[in-house]
Amino acid sequence: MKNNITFQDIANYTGFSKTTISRYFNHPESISKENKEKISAALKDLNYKENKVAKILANGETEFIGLILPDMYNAFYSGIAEKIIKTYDEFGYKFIIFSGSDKEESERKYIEELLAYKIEGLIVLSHTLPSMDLASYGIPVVAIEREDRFISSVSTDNYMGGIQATSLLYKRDCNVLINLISQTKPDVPAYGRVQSFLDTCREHMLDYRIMEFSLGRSYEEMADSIRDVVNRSIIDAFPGKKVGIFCTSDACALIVLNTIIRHYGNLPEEYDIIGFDNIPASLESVIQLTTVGQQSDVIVSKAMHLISKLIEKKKAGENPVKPEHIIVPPKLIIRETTT
Amino acid sequence: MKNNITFQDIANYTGFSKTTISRYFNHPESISKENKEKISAALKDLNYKENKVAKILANGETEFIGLILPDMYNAFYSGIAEKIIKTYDEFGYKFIIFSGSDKEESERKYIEELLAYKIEGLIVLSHTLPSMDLASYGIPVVAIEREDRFISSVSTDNYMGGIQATSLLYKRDCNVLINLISQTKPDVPAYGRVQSFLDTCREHMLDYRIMEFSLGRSYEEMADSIRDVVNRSIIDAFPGKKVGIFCTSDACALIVLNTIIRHYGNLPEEYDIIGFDNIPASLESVIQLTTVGQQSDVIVSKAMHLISKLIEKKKAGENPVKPEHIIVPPKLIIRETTT
DNA sequence: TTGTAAGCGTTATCAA
DNA sequence: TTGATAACGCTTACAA
Repeated sequence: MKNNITFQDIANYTGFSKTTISRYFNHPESISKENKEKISAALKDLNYKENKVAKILANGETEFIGLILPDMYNAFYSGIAEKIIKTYDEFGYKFIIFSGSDKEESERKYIEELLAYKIEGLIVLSHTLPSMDLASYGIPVVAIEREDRFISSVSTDNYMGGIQATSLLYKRDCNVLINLISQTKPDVPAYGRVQSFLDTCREHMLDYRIMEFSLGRSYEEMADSIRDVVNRSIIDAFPGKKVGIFCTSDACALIVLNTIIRHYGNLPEEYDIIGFDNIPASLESVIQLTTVGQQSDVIVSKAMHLISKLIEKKKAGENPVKPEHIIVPPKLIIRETTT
Repeated sequence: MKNNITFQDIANYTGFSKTTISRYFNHPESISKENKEKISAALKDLNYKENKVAKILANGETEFIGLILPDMYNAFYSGIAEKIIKTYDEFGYKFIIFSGSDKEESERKYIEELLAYKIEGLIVLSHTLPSMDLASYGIPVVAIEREDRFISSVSTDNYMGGIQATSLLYKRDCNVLINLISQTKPDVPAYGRVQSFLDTCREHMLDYRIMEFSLGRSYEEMADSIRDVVNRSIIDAFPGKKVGIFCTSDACALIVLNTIIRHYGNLPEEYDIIGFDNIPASLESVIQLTTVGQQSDVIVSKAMHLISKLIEKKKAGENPVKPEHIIVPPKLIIRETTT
């Protein structure tokens, strides 16, 4: 049995032309019911398998979207990736994924490769290339939680998240508020968390500190840096005071939490801890973490609708419009580290 | 400026035929240095971008591999996925990823879709379809840590891992050994963990129990089920005895650990806990988890070499050979839950 | 070392 | 409602 059946084979088998076979798939309404059944039977008889590569070449629609992630170790990213991939059932797009391109050069190479496969759009979570460069490729691009000046984007309302976290610490009578962050540039959405922390602290005339840790080149390096900050600058540094620690991510907050527990044997009442993201692990720790949750299902849904719209517009020949920035509100989730 | 430059355009520009342009890319040795430079210049002048879709249609090589995962929440899977994607730099394959197809029907649909894109091979971690079905698609398939009777595979030596874990508990003078598992069929590699637990316990005439929890439909359901087992059947169930708990995964072990810590305020000396996988979180817990580590970098490397080989063989027209099963030894990592 | 021409498996245009 | 025929952009004999 021939293993690669084409429209021509079906045409020969049924006596139609291959044009009619193509129409059976793309414009079935223009074929008589009777002939439709004939073709349908032939398809089964010969065990036809569609060839999208040929289809793409002919009509230009790949149904591919490129996806570029910073990494997949971070549960926030792999959670987003999982949800994006799952939109296949609703949107039909397939995703070609690249991850971990921290060098501009290699990220450009990845994009060239994606372009060679005629992706219809690109979703970017990595921070490697400036949005101006991404915009220059001339395909629809949607950024998620990254610098987005020249491209459309979906991001959490980081500023509001920072207010929620800081206000909670303030209401819980913390005397010293610490914002524990990695270095963040002002054009990144996450900077809103710092900005609102500062604004809120100043508004209420609170005693606050910004402390920085380094991301390092691996999880372990980051963890070491955070432990170091906690042991050197937080523990025993504020005797008699209640300390509220707002961490830039759950990953960071969990390390802070564990470091404190290892020091005291438990989480003393004089410490409050809040994370950001609401990754699954924030629920798995010994003491469940209070966190500002990113609604990643909403983010993904908005991002997919947005990129679909951009792709449709491009197909319709519309000129690239002004970038659209969608903001998703965060959800403060109060658990045991602020109780 | 024309935005879609083809070989024909380069040919017109340089005065060569498009065949020569093609050769510039695929058989550069057959072109004079001088003409190579001419073509190279034209490519830049016209800003040529390659079109792999057309290339695929002409030569049949997509450089696509399909990847099917059970999910990406489990850090073991997302870790494997990350490492597989990163092999792009070494192997050049691009990956079209599907995830979370727990129904046979939808997994078949995913595979049909992958086939329509002319993937050259398939890597499967999901347990949804029996290997017989996967083998029937007639493309190279490599399974990772799943039932693999009719397809090639790479798996951890689960039996050895079970021996390592059980022996450690035995050496540490545990009086009662518990193997905490989810329901596992004998044809799945992970069954080896149970088998060796049983064999080792019987060999040393130890007091042992197998306890089952249910995976549920989400992380939370699984966690509830595990907590339930721990609270009802482990804590206070063996007074005066030292209890060794060998969990089927780190995810499970971490929940056990946290449940015990929440009960006692710490991890009492009469409990030893061992996990399996060595996911990053096993290092992040308050008390670091002893675990049987899967060498996922080795697994991925072996899997990629294996599937490349299968793809090459298929191209060379060789008949499908007997499935090849590669076993990767685990690494016992002793940390604080057995100290 | 280069060119001609046929082909890969679809879709799109026009005509009937 | 159907069919010829020409794309789509590249590769690959075969010929020169």
